Amino acid sequence: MNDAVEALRPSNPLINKLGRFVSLKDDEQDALRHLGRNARSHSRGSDLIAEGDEPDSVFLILEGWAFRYKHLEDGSRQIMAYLIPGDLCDIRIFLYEQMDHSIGLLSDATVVKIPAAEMLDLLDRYPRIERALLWATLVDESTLREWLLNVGQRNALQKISPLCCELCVRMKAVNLVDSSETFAFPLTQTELADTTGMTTVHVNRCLQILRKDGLIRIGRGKLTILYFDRLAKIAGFNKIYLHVDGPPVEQKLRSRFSKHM
Amino acid sequence: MNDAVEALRPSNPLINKLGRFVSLKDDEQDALRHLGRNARSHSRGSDLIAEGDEPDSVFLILEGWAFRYKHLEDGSRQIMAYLIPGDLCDIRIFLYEQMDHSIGLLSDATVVKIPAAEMLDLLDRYPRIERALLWATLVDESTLREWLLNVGQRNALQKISPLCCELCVRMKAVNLVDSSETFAFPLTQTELADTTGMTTVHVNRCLQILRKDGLIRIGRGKLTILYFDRLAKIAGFNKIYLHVDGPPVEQKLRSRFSKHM
DNA sequence: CGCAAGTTTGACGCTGCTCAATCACTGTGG
DNA sequence: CCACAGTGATTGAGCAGCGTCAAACTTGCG
Repeated sequence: MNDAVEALRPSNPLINKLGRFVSLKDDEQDALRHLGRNARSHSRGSDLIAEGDEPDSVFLILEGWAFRYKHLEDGSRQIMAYLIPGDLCDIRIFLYEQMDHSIGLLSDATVVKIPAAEMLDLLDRYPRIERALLWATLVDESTLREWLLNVGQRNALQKISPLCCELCVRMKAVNLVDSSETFAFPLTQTELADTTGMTTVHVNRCLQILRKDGLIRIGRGKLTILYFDRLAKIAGFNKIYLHVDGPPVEQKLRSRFSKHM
Repeated sequence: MNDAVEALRPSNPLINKLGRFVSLKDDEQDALRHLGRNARSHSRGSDLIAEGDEPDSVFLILEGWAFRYKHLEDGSRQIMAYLIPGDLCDIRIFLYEQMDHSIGLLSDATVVKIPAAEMLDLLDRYPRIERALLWATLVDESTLREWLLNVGQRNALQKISPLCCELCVRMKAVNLVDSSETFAFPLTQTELADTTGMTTVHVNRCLQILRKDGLIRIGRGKLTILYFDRLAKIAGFNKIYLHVDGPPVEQKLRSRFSKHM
């Protein structure tokens, strides 16, 4: 992918995402676009990094989906996050001596591997980008807490439906939901099961209920949410935890905060 | 609590904790001890901060236990972290406009409320403290992921036992486990239930098994782990996620890393 | 066409939940 | 010193939500 192609790209998902938190100036947008110059295609099923590896780079998803997961000795797997276009895996990932989880690809994907040094340079040069990225990290943490709440306290239907709501909201934030509330959804029922701590059989039965109730349409790698409000209601979904309105207005964030976010 | 008293205190749990990550110089130790000058007693059952509140300070636990939790409309509660002496709630907590969870006290506790400005000054002045604190934050995130794994994938016995192992390891790190492997454990079975996503009845039955098998002794606010290795084995507990050996050796951490951790 | 991956269905049963009662311990006031 | 209340632990009986196992079906693809 060369610079000419980049320039043509209507928008970069990272710019879409961070643009909601801070208004990015031209040079900042250029810097983000520039990150994509080393984008590479990876195929579905491969790991970007695996448990036990020593991390030295940060990954940025430009196209496709990745997910964070952990295996248990008995072969079971817990999925702990989905990364969609515009998402970075933890920007401090290279501080671990050893990964305690893996990051795999759910679909074919375009990913940028950003060496630690380059990432640090970017953060140093563009404090507003740094601020936005670190804010995004805080939101990721919130999301993890919400997942724990779902898995720990809710019944089967209420485990699946908030996930649909969340992913819809997040995909919207990067302009990847079309006018009919449909978006790419590469999870198989196996992934839904490993995310919610259920079996695929039971996931299947729950999806049938949601479909029968006319709330969603799912299949062929796409999800359509037919009645978001009704789904959100049975899901007990409240998007506060996504802090979608972004961090405090910039003025409130004295610049010294940024490096501590 | 005045400075004279502070000086007498044999050790401060925060110093114990951070001292495992970086070797603290005298002035750094003093700065940490100095934080405790405004310590206040709080009584069990009160919240340090509640969902919806606008945070403006960071809390440091000196004595007693706190916990992070979230309520659901139906009254159920998910506990998402325990904070023991030496733990700080998220040092970036004041960046949220609104808390999306609460922090409550499990026991009477001595807590320092550190205003954002003071916290930021400390981090600015002592980069090594900053580095250690931000490292601790990374570990907290790892822990949350491990909890999700436990709650999502494991059976009842395997949900409770790793929690015992984890808390033992963490209490040891701040010198709060005595020679007979006994430590303060103020959780009731209700809290164990709300942590693991089980009912108190079933928690009770599992504890009986662990007791009958001679693995633990629990009650009266104390927990004794009689055979750590055996318990860890049935728990599937692997302390890697606690990254107890701390961050990469300091040399490896170029100083510029610190402000981005 | 044939295989692989993913989805769906059915029968059955276990793990962990519900409801409700009882017990144990501690602190309090008379 | 005892009655009493409150909190937490324990027990039992019954049951349901979700898991297990296994087979069939559907879809996409080389």
